[in-house]
Amino acid sequence: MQVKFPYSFDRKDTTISILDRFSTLEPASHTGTNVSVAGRVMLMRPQGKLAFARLVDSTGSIQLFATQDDSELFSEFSKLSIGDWIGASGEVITTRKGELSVRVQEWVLLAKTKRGFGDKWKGISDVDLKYRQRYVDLWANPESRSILQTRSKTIAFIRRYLDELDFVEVETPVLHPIAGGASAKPFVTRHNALDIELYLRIAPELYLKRLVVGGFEKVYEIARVFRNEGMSPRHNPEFTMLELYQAYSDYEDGIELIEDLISSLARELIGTTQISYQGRSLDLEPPWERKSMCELISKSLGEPIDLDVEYSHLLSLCKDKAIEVKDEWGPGKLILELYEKICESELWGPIIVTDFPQEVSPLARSHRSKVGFTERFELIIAGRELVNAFSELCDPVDQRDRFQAQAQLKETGDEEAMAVDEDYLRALEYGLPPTMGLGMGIDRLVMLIADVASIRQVIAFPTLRPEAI
RNA sequence: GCGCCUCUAGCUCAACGGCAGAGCAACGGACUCUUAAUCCGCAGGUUCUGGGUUCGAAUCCCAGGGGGCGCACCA
Repeated sequence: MQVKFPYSFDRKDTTISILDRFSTLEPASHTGTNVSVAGRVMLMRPQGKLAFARLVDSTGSIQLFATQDDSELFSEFSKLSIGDWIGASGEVITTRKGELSVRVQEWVLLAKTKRGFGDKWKGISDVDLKYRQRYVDLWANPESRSILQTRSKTIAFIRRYLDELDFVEVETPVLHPIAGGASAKPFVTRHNALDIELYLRIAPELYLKRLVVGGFEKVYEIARVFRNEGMSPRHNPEFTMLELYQAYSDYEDGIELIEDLISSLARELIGTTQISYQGRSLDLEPPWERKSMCELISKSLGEPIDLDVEYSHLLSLCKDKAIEVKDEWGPGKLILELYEKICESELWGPIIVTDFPQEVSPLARSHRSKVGFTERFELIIAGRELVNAFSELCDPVDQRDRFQAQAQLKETGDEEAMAVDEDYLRALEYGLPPTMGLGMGIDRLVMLIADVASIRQVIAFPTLRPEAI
């Protein structure tokens, strides 16, 4: 006797395990092996006193074969809709045409669907609909589910990799009294009992370095961060960053670590370091090309560019490139703008761009030999900034000066400039050892590994304008 | 925020100034080996919304809304 909508179902077998065990049967075989499977009916082909259904679970799918002779509930079975959840048990067989199937002896309806799952062949492709009703997209378009599985594997790999290097995974506050650690506009929220405004974090950086001060020599956090900025195929208002900090190390160590992490990840998930992204090839085998920011600009412009070039000349170069210059910008900012305007879009990578001007790197340690620069690098892969890292600024006096320069920018209207964080300065006064810090956009990394063009594809529920229902 | 494109049945799409259609899904039926099964039948619409032009608008124009892409900002 069939019970509808039971509270549980004893699923003993996944579809993939059945496929693995019985992949080489002749047509019209009987195995004598009984299995019980559960999942969603995604195709139903009733044929008189026979019915064929495709049962899909999270591991794959298998055909269900039912006949009137075997099952007193045959007629109900043959009326199942696409999308219904069922549990079924019976013998593993192959049909006359050789299709591996479960010959249904017993089955139970676990949940009924009242809505359609889109076009049988094309699924759903309306981008808005896909993300508003992700639960439909994930069934109708198996590729969508596969991409999220790749995301899960990527993050699991990163954890395994860092754990093996004795990194400690930590969690730091999401609600910040001062939004620091990056240049970005924060979301503002409010704590009623404390009667204060709080900011959703734009980066975990300053808290992680406090932990290094506190004695954690290798820490990381896989951190959801929030930036109140425009959206695009490469930007979601909330996204996930990996940030890691390693004491006694500098940015050269960071380059080595990230080269090994990303190339190992590609080997593990794709099977090779020779990958392609959106039709263009990428060689992720280390070592990667390294160029300083000024080298890149100099090459593009065909003249030597450095911080000792006359300010007025940098200004005229910016003007030539239609860069809107603000009065308070110094030469370092002009150099960064030139790089971003004329070099960055030409880079495909992987390439390590090193030595950013100090003026635009308020948390990075001054370069040991290049005056006015910092020991900072960004990693460009597939034309996108994937990693930002540096030898951390440890000197509380220097850090206070940098914060104050940022605070001045904020006063002149730069909404993304940093504020002075007195507690962070106090932490530095207790002593931060030489430390390498590195941040990586996880969503963009997954885009690269899964070879997809839009960040929304790698986020289960990307931010959308609320629907008027 | 600005520019360009787009919105038609539950889904995927046609019709592009002259009766709003197809395939799939749904619904009813036939069928004992299907593979996007096939066949018969039936039903399904504020053509995103509002205004305008026109004898006549899904189609042209204006405004608004949703979405996409590009620019800007960033990871």
